Amino acid sequence: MTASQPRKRLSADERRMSTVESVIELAAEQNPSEITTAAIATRMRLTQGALFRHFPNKDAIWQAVMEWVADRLLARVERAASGATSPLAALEAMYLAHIGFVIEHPGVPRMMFGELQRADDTAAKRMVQTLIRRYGERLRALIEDGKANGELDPKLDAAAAATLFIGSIQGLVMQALLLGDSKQMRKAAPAAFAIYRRGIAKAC
Amino acid sequence: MTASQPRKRLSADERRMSTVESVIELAAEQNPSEITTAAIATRMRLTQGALFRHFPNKDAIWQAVMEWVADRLLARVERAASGATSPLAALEAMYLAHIGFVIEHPGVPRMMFGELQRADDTAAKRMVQTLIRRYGERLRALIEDGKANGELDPKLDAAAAATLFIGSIQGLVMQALLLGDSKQMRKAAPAAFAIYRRGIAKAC
DNA sequence: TAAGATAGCAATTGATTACTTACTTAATCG
DNA sequence: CGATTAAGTAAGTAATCAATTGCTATCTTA
Repeated sequence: MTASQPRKRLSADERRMSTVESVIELAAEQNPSEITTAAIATRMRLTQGALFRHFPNKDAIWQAVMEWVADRLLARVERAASGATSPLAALEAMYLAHIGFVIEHPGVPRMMFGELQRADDTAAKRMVQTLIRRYGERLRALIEDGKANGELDPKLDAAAAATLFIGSIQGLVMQALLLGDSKQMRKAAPAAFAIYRRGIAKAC
Repeated sequence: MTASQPRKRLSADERRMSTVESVIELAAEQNPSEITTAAIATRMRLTQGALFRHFPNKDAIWQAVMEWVADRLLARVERAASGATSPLAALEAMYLAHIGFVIEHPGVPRMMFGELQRADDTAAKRMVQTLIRRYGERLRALIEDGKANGELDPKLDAAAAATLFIGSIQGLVMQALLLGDSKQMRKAAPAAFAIYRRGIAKAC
């Protein structure tokens, strides 16, 4: 057992990427705040101490993870929006893209929420804060476009609509946690967005 | 300093209540998952070991806290609903009552979310699961009433609407975390509910 | 190919944590 | 009032965790 094939020797960059992947995987399986450096190392087939050749401390690991999340999530959501033909279509595309990302990486929204409520001011927490702020700004801009465009209710409160957009996703995540099944979000998402769309669309 | 007036000697029941209150207070100030038994004891002006005269272990403390939350939140929300004159009015009253509860106890939604994602199967986690399930059932029943009543869209997906209701609150909580200000939820809530109401109300 | 740089290991450290134990003090009540 | 019970303290324990250290093995390159 533990045949332990000749231990691979990777570059620091490769190890850092591998670390991030391992954390993302572990977060899908357990409470992110309970992920230890030992667990990360085991998943990577590395000793615990070796992790600190590549990161100065644990918070730096979380920072790298949240950078990865911010880059990928924003890129994916932006790409979805750019293919849409109207602000409202872009919102829907973003919504579904976000849900798709969360289904692939179910630990991500939990990690983000967990970081957000840290009492101390860590680099990872700041990364999450700016991610959500940028996301919110993008949503509000799209919503204003939709109002100007005539698709959305001209009296709509853009800030509230952006908060509700994010909250709606958070609601689906909670439902997934409750059912212990992330994949059902794919089916549930359209119905949730349909209600949201009616809430923001121009009165009929 | 620490004049330490003659240490009060309380009954076990009183201590258990005091413990729950202390945890609720601490959760408003810091990450609930980082609350130690030492911190709880200090807040209660008690030694750490004395806590275990009243609870067999830490999980029992969390269980008591979540029982307190379930009782008070459901009662408050139910009372708000019972004073309403229609299903839709009841939903709005529940929404605002829930927000009021969260403003008074900002740590509560964070504690619930944190418990929900625990990997192991603790009593506290089960308590949160049943709380959310009961809450969801109540919402769905009200929504069906509203459909029968003609207030709500007859083609509305009640399950999705219930999820969105909860998610909307979660969105406000995230916004409060981001801004570091729970009280602004009171102002933001009506706008969020207005969008939600348009999403579920009968087409005009 | 020799030398320097770097990735990894095994073992350890100091801090923190939930929980226990031995003893003390205050309340209760026959 | 005196004995019993229950609440509290102070000190300690074992386990766990992030981070360090001294050394080895492997890659890179001059």
